[in-house]
Amino acid sequence: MKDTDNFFDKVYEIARLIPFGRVTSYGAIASYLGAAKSARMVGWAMNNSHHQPTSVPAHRVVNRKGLLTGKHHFEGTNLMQQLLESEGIVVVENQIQDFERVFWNPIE
DNA sequence: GTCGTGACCATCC
DNA sequence: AGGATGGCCACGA
Repeated sequence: MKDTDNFFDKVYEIARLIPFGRVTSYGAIASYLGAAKSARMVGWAMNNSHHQPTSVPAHRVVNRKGLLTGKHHFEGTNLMQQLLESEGIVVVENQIQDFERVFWNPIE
């Protein structure tokens, strides 16, 4: 049992806990983990999410500005955006509208 | 074992 | 107010 696994595992766990029609930010997750400055690691975790046995809704995780930074990492180009729109989230130009409204705080 | 990079955020100048 | 850099930790070669 490595400590690092806890960090990654926590990220995956939170990502799966994101309710329908809600999104969260890397910083929020990192902050919840007690590593607000390690938001990059959250992104790395998402990158490795493909390595995980479980599917992680990384499309529900965006940056602080509500920008779909990692949409380029998804299969297509607008797959991430379509998934979000499919959940009722409005996304324009890779940017989530009413981000504060759909923002979900992991601490809650 | 070392260097570089990575889906970011915050702070400094 | 805006741009640039650091920091954080882990993984890949």
